[in-house]
Amino acid sequence: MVRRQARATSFDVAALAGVSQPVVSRAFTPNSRIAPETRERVLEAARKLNYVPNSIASSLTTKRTNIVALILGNLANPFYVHVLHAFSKRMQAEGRQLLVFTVDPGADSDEAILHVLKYQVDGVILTAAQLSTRMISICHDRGIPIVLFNRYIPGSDASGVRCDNAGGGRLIAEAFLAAGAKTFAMITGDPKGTTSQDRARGFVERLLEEGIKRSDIIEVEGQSSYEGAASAALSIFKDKSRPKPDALFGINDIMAMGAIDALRSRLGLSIPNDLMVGSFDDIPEARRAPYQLTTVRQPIDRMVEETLSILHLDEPDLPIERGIDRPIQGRLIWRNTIPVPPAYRFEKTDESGS
Amino acid sequence: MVRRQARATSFDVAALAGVSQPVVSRAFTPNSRIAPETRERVLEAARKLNYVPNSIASSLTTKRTNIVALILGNLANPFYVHVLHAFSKRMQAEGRQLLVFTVDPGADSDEAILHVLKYQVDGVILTAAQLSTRMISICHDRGIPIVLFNRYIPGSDASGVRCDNAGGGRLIAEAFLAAGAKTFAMITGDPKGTTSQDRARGFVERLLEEGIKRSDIIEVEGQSSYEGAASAALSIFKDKSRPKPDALFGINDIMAMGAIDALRSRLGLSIPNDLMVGSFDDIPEARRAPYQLTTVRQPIDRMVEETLSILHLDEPDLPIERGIDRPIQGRLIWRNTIPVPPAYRFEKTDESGS
DNA sequence: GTGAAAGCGCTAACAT
DNA sequence: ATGTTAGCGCTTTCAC
Repeated sequence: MVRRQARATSFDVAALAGVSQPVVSRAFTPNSRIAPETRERVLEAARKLNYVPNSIASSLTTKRTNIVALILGNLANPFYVHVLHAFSKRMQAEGRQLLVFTVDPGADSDEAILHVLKYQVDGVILTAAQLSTRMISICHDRGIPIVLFNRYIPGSDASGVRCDNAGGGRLIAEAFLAAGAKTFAMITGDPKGTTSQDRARGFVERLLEEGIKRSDIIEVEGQSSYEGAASAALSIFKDKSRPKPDALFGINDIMAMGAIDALRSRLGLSIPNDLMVGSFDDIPEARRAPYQLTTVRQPIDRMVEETLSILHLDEPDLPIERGIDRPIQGRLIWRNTIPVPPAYRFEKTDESGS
Repeated sequence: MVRRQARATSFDVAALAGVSQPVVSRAFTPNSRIAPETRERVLEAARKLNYVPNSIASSLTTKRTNIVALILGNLANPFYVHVLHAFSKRMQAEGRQLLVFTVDPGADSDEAILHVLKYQVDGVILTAAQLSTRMISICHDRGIPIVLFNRYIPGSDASGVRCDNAGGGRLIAEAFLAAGAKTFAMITGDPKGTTSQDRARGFVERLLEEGIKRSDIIEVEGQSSYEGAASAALSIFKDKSRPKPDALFGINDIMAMGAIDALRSRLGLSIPNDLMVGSFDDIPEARRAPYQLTTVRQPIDRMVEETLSILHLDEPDLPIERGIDRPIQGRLIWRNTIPVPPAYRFEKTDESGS
């Protein structure tokens, strides 16, 4: 019994059904001109032969593969797992497939894109780090739309969908201030990434407005990871030269979790009594009992919708939408890592909506 | 500026390089008969035109797409995220791509397979739940190898790679016994899945050997999720009709984490003083400070290798390997959720190897 | 509503 | 080493 057995083709089905081959094609194409009874006969023959249309072959003429590339950077951050899941469900529902690439965090995606192009994907969604503007032009020139998810390249032709990161950073600062924090620290992620920069910028801006000096806001890099944030947090509290902060902004949830775990287990700190913590993303893990993070929720579903609307996969003939930067408002979810000031008390309804 | 711009084809490149079209094909095919200087000239022309070979078109003749389908069930369990990552890296390294499908946990994968077949994938890796044997034959008949990852269908034609789950269950039982546990409970996952069944079976078997009565081992379903395990754990400890267990086996790490978080936060239990906990998988989260799980490590890398060797994507002409069940030994990782008995003390070297 | 013919972009066989 | 020819399985005109 040897592999590479003959697969039934539309010709086989046509022969069995007693029709010409194009009729088989029509039988599998919705809204095509074919008599209902003919279609039924063809489908019956197809069933008998276990015939499955070859979409590789049809792509050759239609110039559509119904494949969308998703380039992922940091799977160690559950946020991107949820992004993957959201896109996957959405794509499958519309009969498209996801070709998934993983790129090492920090590495550039140019090579991934090159591989993607070979497969004539209908669109590219990129969540990973660096991408040269040359690659963006190459995609655009070939008619392949590309959307950056949760990042943007200022002044470039690439379109992007993201959370309003600066605004979210302000929300956390606001919450800290309302809870009476006086001294601040933040653990940032990829220093080259706009996402981390923007969140930090919004956070700092709001504090500066309150008259807090920039030099009094401690800033340590946490390499966008649980482990990186854990050691960053310890370094902040072990630094004898500076006063201890009473509020810590973790640039994302997974880093806040790393910081909290380290500070509790190594230094015995209690959250929020010894230190309040705010973060960003609202991944499902954020609501688990040990964390109960007060965080800014990224509205993934809406971001996915926006991404798809920019890609407009259903209207391939429309021009590619270039240079769009679509920031979407995040929402502060009050949980337990920042004491809720009396004025906000009524807002602490956290597990609803998105 | 209109989309669907002409992409350069091998004819365009041929014309620019002053050669015939097949020569372009050869220039992009390693080990093909072409003069080095001709190849260079062609590649130069290709570069000028941003030419990228169309693998969709080449698949039509070669009958190889270099696409492998990965069907994922439960992305909420980080174990499968790591599986995805491992396969993705491995596939990319050999120039193959992953077409990812997500299937709701519990749902069957037949429809996913049908979609997969349209794309003429070179192989299928399935981590999700149910799959009819009919689908397996359809794949096999078309020459598409399929491997079940971390599951198997007894007596079927499908091949599978998995951890030695029963053996792992025994390891946990053994550890509990060595630590002096007397009363036991387990939180199981999908009751229809062999993985959960086997782990539980091995666990119970070992306890029975010690003369413990089956009816004295509490068993509650935890729906394979963090949340499900959390409520399962609470139900065990709220049941006044039975004695409290002093050892709890979580069928996987994520469920053990859910159980631990619930028991600590809701009932104030201390691990391992009030209750020892053992589990399975050794996901990276298992070593985090709040958990420090004693667990059975699944050797993902070896399992991935075995999967690929069964698929033998490089030798498509070999017959498909059917009905293989390849169990791979797991290894007990001692951390802090089971007190280490003196005799084992030296073994507590956990963060090495796989 | 159906069939005949051409062609998508490439690789494989053969001829030179 | 290179060119010529055919054909992978489908969709798309265009006749009928």
